[in-house]
Amino acid sequence: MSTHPTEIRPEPLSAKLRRGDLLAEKCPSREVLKHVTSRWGVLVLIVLETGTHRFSDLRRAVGGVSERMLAQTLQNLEKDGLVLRRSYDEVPPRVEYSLTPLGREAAQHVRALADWIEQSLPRIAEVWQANGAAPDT
Amino acid sequence: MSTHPTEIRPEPLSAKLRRGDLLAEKCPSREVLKHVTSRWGVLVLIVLETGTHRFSDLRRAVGGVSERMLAQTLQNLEKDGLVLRRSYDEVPPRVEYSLTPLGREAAQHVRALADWIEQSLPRIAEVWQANGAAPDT
DNA sequence: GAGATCACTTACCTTTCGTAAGTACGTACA
DNA sequence: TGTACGTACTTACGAAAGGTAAGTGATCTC
Repeated sequence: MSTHPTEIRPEPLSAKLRRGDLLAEKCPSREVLKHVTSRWGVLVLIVLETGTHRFSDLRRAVGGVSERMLAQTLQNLEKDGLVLRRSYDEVPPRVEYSLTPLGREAAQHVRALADWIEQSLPRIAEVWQANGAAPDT
Repeated sequence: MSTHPTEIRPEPLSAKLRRGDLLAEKCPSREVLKHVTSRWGVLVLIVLETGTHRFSDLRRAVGGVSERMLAQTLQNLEKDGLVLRRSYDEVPPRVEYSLTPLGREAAQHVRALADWIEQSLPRIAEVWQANGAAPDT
């Protein structure tokens, strides 16, 4: 990923086959990062790591997500090849979501970060308390 | 973190000293997740893992971040105890940011995820190409 | 016929982010 | 003296994204 600022030509797709550079604004890996670390993306990956889910199962498992945001999140993750959407010819509709092998790798890293945050919460809550700050927006 | 929906009383802070549960909507660990995985939070943690930086250094290192978003991001990470802000009595202003021990732990996990995304970009780009989709919003 | 199920989609309002300019103070230079 | 520069933010306002609520379509059950 070239960081040379005088390089103005749009990059051919073959150049995208090199390792990404998240610190470079224009690098397509930024899009992947955006999807994987999006507010609901992280949580969807974590739930799907436990196994295949239907849409409504995911909705219930991820507290607070709306159908709108869940649909959008799943679409993005599917486009990145992290999630597999399998639709059955049934009524009512039946759609199942599962992780691809690539998605499983992503979910492992996401899971590790999530675990760290969960287990570190008590320490972080002490910082909040010491500074008189509630968790902020 | 109780997921029992009939439990309506606000939780005393002492209850926050237990492990978080990111899947529970009301868990304060959600706030930490939001800050750590925010668009600019990830990248700031990665850059700070390499060492202490001044504001303008960070601005340059993270391609595309505005002063507004950088300031806000650093504020959030500081409140969570992940980043240490050290201000010197100088003009022009001189402020240095570095990771706390807690922040270093977070950055390690974030770094692992970022590395995976960067190295996986070629495979993901193949998915984009196979499905005729450019990276989307 | 009414109500339920499921996986979305749509309409509209609210919140957050991006862009650009401003702030304060010291220093350097024409 | 006036202008420009550096630094780390802050402010104002428009653009973009997210949240809430309702709608869609097809079948099934009572």
